[in-house]
Amino acid sequence: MTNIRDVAKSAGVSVTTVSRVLNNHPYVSEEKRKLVLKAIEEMKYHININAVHLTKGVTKLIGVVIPFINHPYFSSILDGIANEARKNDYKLILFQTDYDLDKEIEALEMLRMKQIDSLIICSRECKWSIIEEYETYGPIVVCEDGENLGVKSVYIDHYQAFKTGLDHLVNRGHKRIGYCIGRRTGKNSEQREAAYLDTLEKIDEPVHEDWIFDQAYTIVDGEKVVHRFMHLVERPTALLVTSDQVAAGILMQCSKEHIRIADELSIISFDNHPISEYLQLTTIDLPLEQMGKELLGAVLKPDPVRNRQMPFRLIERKSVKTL
Amino acid sequence: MTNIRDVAKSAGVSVTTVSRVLNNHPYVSEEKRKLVLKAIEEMKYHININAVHLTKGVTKLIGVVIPFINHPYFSSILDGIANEARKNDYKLILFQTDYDLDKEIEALEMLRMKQIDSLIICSRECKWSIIEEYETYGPIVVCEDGENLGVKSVYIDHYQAFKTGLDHLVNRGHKRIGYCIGRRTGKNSEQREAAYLDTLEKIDEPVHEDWIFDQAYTIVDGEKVVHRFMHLVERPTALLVTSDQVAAGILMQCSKEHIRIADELSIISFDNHPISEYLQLTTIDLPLEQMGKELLGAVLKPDPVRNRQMPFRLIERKSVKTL
DNA sequence: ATAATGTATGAAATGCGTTTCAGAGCAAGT
DNA sequence: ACTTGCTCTGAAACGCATTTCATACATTAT
Repeated sequence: MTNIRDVAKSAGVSVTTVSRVLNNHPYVSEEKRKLVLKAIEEMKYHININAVHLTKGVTKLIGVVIPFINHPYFSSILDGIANEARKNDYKLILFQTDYDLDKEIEALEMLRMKQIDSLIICSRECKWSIIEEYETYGPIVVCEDGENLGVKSVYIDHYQAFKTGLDHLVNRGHKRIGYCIGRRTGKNSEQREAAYLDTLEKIDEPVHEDWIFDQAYTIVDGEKVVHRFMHLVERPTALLVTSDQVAAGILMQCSKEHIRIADELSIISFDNHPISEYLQLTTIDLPLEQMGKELLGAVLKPDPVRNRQMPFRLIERKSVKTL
Repeated sequence: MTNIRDVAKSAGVSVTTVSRVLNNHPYVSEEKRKLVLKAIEEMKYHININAVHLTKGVTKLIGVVIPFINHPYFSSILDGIANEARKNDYKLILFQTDYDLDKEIEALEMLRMKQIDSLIICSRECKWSIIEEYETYGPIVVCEDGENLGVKSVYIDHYQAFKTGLDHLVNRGHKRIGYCIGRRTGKNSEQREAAYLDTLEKIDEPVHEDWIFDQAYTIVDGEKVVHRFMHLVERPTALLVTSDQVAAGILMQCSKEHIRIADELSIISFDNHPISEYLQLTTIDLPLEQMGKELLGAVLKPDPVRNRQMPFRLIERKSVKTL
């Protein structure tokens, strides 16, 4: 492999000058610039980026910790991150964790070893304290309320978003409300549960553990949910569903089982993916791509704003009946 | 930042010895190993991976060129790649191209600059000759019939897969057959079109340009397809649909429009995602995760097998009517 | 007893580009 | 005429770990 020194020799200049040409520094005469360019061309020289990384101490690589890519919620965020990364000439390195702690630590370690300049954690399994510890090695942004804990965050207030959905249902006369969620653990899930419990308490309704349907991630999970729903002795009149996909699955299965949406079961979903408009689902729009964009922005600029909250809004369509 | 030299000094050994400890080389006495480990611990030393990359000339990073992540076909492949990468201790760097040629070239350039050890191209826009040219810099595998052109490939024979679907329909008495596809261009699409044209010719049927529905990527695109279908003067009796998602969308829209699936419109989809089983779609199973796994394998091992063809199989369910 | 192996260790070279510093040449400012 | 201040250039240091080579000692084989 030819290197910068070979080029310098061949062009009859110093390596410094070649480096200047390579980096578009001013203070290179047109004459020498041409000589260098010619030598580069002739020798088919190509920079060894790893040497650049070593000397500069940065890689223009950003790590993204994500539990799975195969899920619209996360792939929307990832999409936002990726588009913004491209604009800023950064590349992404993917850590698909499946919520495996070791994988998360691995990502953090890469920050320490300087393989990545910064890290975006879309969903975490590890403790705040660990993340804080690693923050000395580079910017970290978490996609979750950081609570001024010292770690930057760009997040949706899932408590309020859930509350908004619940209040909407309550205002429409619903009291018997359940919800569907991916996992029960994790900060976002806890916030939603809190909103749920608080609302039930406010309207003086008892908690039905079996109205909380978990492990609902994909469109096909809608089937399970509806089956469980059908076997309930007491049924809720409304369901908050944390993803449009699952809601779509519920709609399909309800249609099979001749359960009329809205009439027999009201639904509010989350995300506002195109499918929710298509199905006329009342949904809570979450600006996921935008959040991805902000996540990347937060990691890039040394903005002192540590906690950036994203807005959400309820979009009324046709899946909620007024009782 | 403390470096290997600082550690060596502090431990009272040479940098070579520290390097040996770091890399678990034999020929280090237990006594010195302990000294080194202690110094590393005390000084909070962490290796600078970029220096390793520079000296070793490899990064354990594999590039993945993919048009979009937000699509089940590609995210399934990516999933397969990611899982296998993890097993082999490789990381992935993502090039979401949106079929933008420049982005593809950028990925190839990173191979040349040694930022990545090898490259997996899930769908390409650029010419074979360009890819071949870059192959001198590292292994490249393309997810498409390489036709012994010198570039490694792991692929599905989309001509045969499409043919299998078409033959199934023909055997069930269908003659008026259309299809749905993402884009019309690209090798895979051309192969499918060829299979389509060949089949029509064999059964002596004319080609209806308006029975070819393109720009069908997602579940919501099913709506457009069905609209176009309904406005046809002459309608096909069956549709081959290149993705389960689009097929699901078609089913939903047909249900709205009271078009009976199978009875009025037979459908064979592709991929065999869970949703197709749920909807009882006759589908052609494509081993996408497995293909991802093989793609990574192909890029890793210097196996001389250049073209690896993946099997597919038709799964009969309930979306095809026998005429 | 002597040659041949194996174990253990470190100095120095290597991979390669960037950056600092010093210096030369030349034009503008006083 | 003399100081400033650019523009341009290159030598050398720097970032950091790996690898080669040489050396020393301890075993084992002949």
